[in-house]
Amino acid sequence: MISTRGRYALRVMIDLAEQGRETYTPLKEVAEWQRISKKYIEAIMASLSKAGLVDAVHGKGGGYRLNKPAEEYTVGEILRVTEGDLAPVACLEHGAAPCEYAGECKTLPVWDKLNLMINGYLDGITLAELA
Amino acid sequence: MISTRGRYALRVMIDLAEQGRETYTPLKEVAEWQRISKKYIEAIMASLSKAGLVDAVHGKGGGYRLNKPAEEYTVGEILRVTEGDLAPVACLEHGAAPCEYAGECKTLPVWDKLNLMINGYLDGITLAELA
DNA sequence: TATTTACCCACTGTGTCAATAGGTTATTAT
DNA sequence: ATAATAACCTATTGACACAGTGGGTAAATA
Repeated sequence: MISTRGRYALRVMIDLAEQGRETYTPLKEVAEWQRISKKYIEAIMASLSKAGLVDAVHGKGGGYRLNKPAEEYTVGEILRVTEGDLAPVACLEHGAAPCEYAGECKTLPVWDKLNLMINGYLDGITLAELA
Repeated sequence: MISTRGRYALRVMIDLAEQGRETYTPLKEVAEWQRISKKYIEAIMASLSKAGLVDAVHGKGGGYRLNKPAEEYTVGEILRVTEGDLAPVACLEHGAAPCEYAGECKTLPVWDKLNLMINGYLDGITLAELA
């Protein structure tokens, strides 16, 4: 299940895409447009900024801005940064302990394909298509 | 994310499918095969039993049994019973409050298609294929 | 009658989510 | 220089679900 964290991040990124790459957009505005607590968005943007997806400038006239053209962001990449992982089951999460019984597990192939499907679908959508 | 509840349920159902529809299989055995706490499985089976997916008999020689041929169970139906819902976002959950801004939401189509994909994929796999 | 098994209810520890709060640092407009 | 603006950082909170445990009751059979 994708939490508000990832869903908000996607909505904010769409907003930034619509503002263009010339101006910096302060969170105050984004928060109003999206009707999301500014404080909460701050925490989310910290992840996106740390991951290099957005560029930030302090002070008056500052704010956030996309780091590359909207066409080059995929929904999957944005969600993975904010959610940590998109794996549908714990044993497929990045950094999960290798399962001792993976070889004999009859359900693993189901989860494996589901995982590929989900990531593949979300990696096939760009920000530009949503803005 | 699919929790242990749903994953265990699926594994138990595969076990029951392998035992055939003639015999009743006690949870004691299933718990040992699957290395899962018997008590925990009890709670899961209660859901499956209440939903009519399995048949139960008390006492010596009793246990659980599939209610129909393994070909007629889909992975999706088993998971929906035990997990409650397979929706990837809260606003698409069964019984969720209708979103006031659904009409203008640019991300909703993404979640909608993802939801259809996930459910469609899991409804396309039968127990018989896994046993 | 004893044994086995499903069934029921309550409880608990752990962890994550979704925020909130209060402050500090950096940058710019005046 | 100073005030205003905005990102950044750390800590804390309440609510909730998950994963499992424990103890007992009811039903069926050997």
